[in-house]
Amino acid sequence: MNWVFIKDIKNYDGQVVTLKGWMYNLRSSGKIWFLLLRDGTGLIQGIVSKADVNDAVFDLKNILTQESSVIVTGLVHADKRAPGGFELIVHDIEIVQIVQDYPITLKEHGIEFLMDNRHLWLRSRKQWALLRLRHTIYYAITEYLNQNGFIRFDSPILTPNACEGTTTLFEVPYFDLGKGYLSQSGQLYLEAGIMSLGRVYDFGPVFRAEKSKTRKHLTEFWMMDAEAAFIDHVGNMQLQEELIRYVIRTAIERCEPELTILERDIARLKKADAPFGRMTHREAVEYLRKKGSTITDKDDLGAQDEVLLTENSDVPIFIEKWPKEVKAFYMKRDAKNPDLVLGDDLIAPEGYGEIIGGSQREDDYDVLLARMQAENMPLAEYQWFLDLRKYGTVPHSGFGIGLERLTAWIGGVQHIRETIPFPRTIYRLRP
RNA sequence: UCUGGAGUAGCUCAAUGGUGGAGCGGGUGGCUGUUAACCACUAGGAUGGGGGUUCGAGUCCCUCCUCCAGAGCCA
Repeated sequence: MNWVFIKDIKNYDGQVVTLKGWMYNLRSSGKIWFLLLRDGTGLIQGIVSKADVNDAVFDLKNILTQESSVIVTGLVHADKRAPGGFELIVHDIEIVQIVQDYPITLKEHGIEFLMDNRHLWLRSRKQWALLRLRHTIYYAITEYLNQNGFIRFDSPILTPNACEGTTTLFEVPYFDLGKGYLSQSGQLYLEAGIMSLGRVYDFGPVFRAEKSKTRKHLTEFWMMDAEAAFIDHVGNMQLQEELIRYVIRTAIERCEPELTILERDIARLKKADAPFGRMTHREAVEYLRKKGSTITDKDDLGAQDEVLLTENSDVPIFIEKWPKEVKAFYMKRDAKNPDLVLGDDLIAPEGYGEIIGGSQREDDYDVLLARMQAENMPLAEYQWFLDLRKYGTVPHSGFGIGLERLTAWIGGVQHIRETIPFPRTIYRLRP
């Protein structure tokens, strides 16, 4: 038996091979029938002709059903009529299991039904493509970081308190120590990591107990945080831009079939691999007010503002130098204007919203302490964080990328919930 | 939490206040190049729960539940 994967089938033209997988669909036409087989690596059409096989194999058309698992042997053969260019002239089919009543048909379904059957929906073509794209994006991010001197540094998921006192945390009982919380970002720990390793990143699940209910939010999502010593605000944005452009290029290069299945406008995506836009928060506010927004120079961007800002842009846009009131305590003040902090948000085009949040960090002990006191933070819990400014402080910067938002934008899908295998939202904890 | 919308066959949807239908999926049969194949036949229903109006309610009213879209917060 010469077991091969469908993705490699072009290398076996004219040879007899064995494929192992699942029935995606079956079409019958009397003395000939067609099976669409998937094996995780791709999809191929098999032809079963009464002239080529014995009756026992031919009659399987009467019992094979969608998602039945099978082992198929046949001759690989190039044919223009076949989707993918190659098809399999079937010689033999070994049944692993005949499926009864698979719930998801090839017709349209509602989102509630699909989410209830997420464990099966994952097998559908679009979901398959999206999960492969997610994998490639995940891989490209770490590939870029590894090539640029970043060391993977796994920050803890169970933490004693909020990283940024603003958002709501999931609470868990923690033995005799009271309550623990699920991390909403590993960033503060990364700041400790760079003082040892210079450049570090983490990549893992983070948790937000906010009752957000939009196509851009999940309660559990995967975030990559990177942090680098001796990198300032400008260098930080440069790093983010290079990384995102690398991811775009890699996705287009390695995932063209997946992007095609997703009906992504690849030409438009290619245009995003160009110098990103840059505006200060103040410039953005002026621009938005001219367009009719009610935003003020003390406000964060609303969803409509993000759309207005990027509607005429092919590339993502950095919004930098934010009023300190709307950003986290650890961001460094702008030396030229103490009301501003050296933070940057990267807004994706086409209405996908913020895909990166980053900043240069406050590295002065006294300034940071004053800022934390002003926000009534529990100083004892953060003494270790203040220590980093006491023992060899250096200018440093970092940023976080939301994997699902980035995948949603690059894949061109409307809702973030399809970009993670099992999404968690306020109203969905299962399957 | 707020605003808007929707719950009818396993799924996706129809049905002027007057006998609840179709497509897909299931079953049976037909077809040698199908592309979410097609054709014929067939089985399949407390119309989300409760209450009300009416001779009569899937349809109108009240209420509860569930889901969807958007907002705020954020990645």
